[in-house]
Amino acid sequence: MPSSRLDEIDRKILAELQADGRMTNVELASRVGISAPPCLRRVRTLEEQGYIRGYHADVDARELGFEVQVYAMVGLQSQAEADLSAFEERCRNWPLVRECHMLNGEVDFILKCVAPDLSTFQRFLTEELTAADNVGSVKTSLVIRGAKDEPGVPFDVLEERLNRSA
Amino acid sequence: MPSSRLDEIDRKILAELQADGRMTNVELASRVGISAPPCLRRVRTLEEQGYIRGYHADVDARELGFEVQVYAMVGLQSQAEADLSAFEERCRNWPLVRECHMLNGEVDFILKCVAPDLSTFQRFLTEELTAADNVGSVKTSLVIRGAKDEPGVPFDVLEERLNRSA
DNA sequence: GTGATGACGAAATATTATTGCGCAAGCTAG
DNA sequence: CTAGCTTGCGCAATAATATTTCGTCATCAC
Repeated sequence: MPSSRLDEIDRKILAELQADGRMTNVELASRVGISAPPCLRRVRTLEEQGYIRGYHADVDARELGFEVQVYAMVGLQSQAEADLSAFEERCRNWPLVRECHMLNGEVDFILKCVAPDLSTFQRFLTEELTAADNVGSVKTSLVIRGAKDEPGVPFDVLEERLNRSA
Repeated sequence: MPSSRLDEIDRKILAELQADGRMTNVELASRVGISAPPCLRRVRTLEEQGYIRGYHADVDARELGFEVQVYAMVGLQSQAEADLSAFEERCRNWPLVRECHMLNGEVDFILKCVAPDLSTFQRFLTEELTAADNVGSVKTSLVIRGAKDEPGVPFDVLEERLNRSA
């Protein structure tokens, strides 16, 4: 089992690759202040240890014709673990559902959905989601516009925190 | 102005890079069935035209100590455009807020937040978010667990749709 | 001390990215 | 129908990167 705690260089690597996942290893190495070979070794290790789950191009959904984005709040009738899992599995199989998170509070799940147009979404909503087994309530909200969309880790907060405890 | 409609190869490129943003151009070219140089030219064009907004490593926030993820539903007191914009700008400056989307319906905004622990989030919630100018109501829900998290475009749906209209 | 361990970096090699052409297909005007 | 233009492909050469190899140094346990 690897010791696995990260040093400052590892954190810099993660921050840089989160900001630009296609940066060359040479550029990355120079930014974090070491030479290319150890830098690449660190990246591989971070990938293997799961700190980096993958790399993805950020594709503009609207440009591709997915004009509609919706958040759906879903309440189930039964919250037994088997029923929760079953619903999660169904979400994984619905391509229009891009995210599904289980929440505490009045609502059981929040879903982020996309669709080419409203009628496609409405059809999905009425024929699939609302109609699905064990689904009690569904409340949807259209996304009017996005103001910030930077999933990931706020590395500046992380560094502050480490400096304080140091 | 570029003609800008995408052909099947472009869509395949986008799908592949969305799935693996660090794929080499050689590998990508072979997957989409053309040679490397035109493939690279297409990628550059897609970037320039905004179909690809960027590339990002998907970093595991929990592994880095951000144990808490929260959705916050925010209602404002005034929905005048200037006030909406002001709130959005504030969200962009809060590092714990990773996403901010304006919604229709009862709630004005949904925010996705992360924090190292509950007390850090509570402090942010009470001292920053709830206390901010023009903020009326805030309801928060902790993410218990994530079941699906694949932001992006469902290219299979897109292809189906194009085949139908063809 | 001294041998084991881990990580670095220079140098060599293997892969990729990128550039520079030439060619062919599709279009258009005459 | 055909010259001339446009667009996009791919080969081949070149420039950059990635990756491997290996020698060195610091640390640490004994």
